[in-house]
Amino acid sequence: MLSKKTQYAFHALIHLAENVDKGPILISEIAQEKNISIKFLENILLELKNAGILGSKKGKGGGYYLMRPPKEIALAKIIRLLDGPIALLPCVSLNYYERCENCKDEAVCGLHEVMSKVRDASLKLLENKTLKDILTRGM
Amino acid sequence: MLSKKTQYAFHALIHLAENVDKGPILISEIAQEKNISIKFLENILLELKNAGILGSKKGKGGGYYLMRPPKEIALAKIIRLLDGPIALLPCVSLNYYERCENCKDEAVCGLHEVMSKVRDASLKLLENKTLKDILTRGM
DNA sequence: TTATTAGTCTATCTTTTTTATAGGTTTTAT
DNA sequence: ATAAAACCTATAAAAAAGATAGACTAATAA
Repeated sequence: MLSKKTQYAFHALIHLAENVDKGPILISEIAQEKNISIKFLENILLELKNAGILGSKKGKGGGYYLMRPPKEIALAKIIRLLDGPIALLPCVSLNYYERCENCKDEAVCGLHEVMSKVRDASLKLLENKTLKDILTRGM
Repeated sequence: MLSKKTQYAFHALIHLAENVDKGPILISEIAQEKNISIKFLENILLELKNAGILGSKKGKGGGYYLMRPPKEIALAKIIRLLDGPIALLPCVSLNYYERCENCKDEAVCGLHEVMSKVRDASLKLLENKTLKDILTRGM
C-alpha cells in the first residue's frame, strides 16, 4: 500500500493540476479542500518542490504550482520519490535493488521471475499514466 | 514492498514444496537453509498453519508440510494473509476496502480508476501464479 | 519602511508497525 | 520416561509513519 504521504501528494497534485490557470495555490487551500493536515502537507509539498516537480512563490499572492504540464508528470515518479520502490521485493527493484539474502541464486529463483513480471505490469501503467490521467473525470 | 514476514514465508514454502516427498520438515532445517531467524520463522509457519495452508506434526519425526499440492496455492493468498492488501490504495482494495477520505466521489476519481488497473494487473499474475511457479528452475 | 502574508527549515514527538526474542507448554515416538 | 519438536503467549526493541511546533526568510502592499 502507498503511504498516506504519497496518497496526500497525489490529491494535492490533482488539485494543483485542476487549477493550473489560477496561478499559485495556497497550501491551506489544498489542505482544506482535500482534508489533509496542513502542517503535514507543508512538508510533502516542500519535498515535491525540492524534487523539481513543484515551484513556489512566497508572500502575498504566493503558493505552489506545477513546474510542468500534468501530462508530463508520471505517477511512478511521485511514488518513487515519496514511497521508494514500486517492486514487491528488493531483489527485483530497478531503482532500489538489494541482493536477496534468502536464496542462493537469483538467476534460477522462480520467485524472482514472477515478481519481476508483477513489477513490469505495474510499471507499464505507472510509468505511462500521468497526472493528467488521474484528474477528476468530467472536468 | 512485501514485509520480511511474507518474504520469509515464500522462501519457507518453496523449501517445503521442493521437499514434499520427504515427509514433515523441521523449522530448524528451513531456518538454516534459508537464513531466517528460527524463532521468527516459528511464528510465521504457525500462522500459515492456522490459515490451513500448512499442516504439522509434533514430537520426534515431526515438522511442517503443505496441505495441498504446490500448484493449488496462489501467491495472492499468502500475501493477503501476512501482508494484507495487494492494492496500492485502500479505496481500490477488493479484500480490505476503505472509503477514500480525500476525494469527494470515487466514481469520478481518476486516481481510483488508474489504481484499479494497477491492482488488476498485479492480481492477474498473483492470483494465477502458484507455489509451483516459484520453485527453483531446473529442479 | 513597516506590517502582513505565505512558504522554508529543522526539530521533535507520538503512534503504529515491523522484526525479533524468550521461555514455558503440549504432543508424540521410542 | 525421555527426548524431540511444534505450540503458545508475552514482550521488547527498532524502525517507520504520521503529525505538530515554532522560529526564519522572502515577497508584497500600504
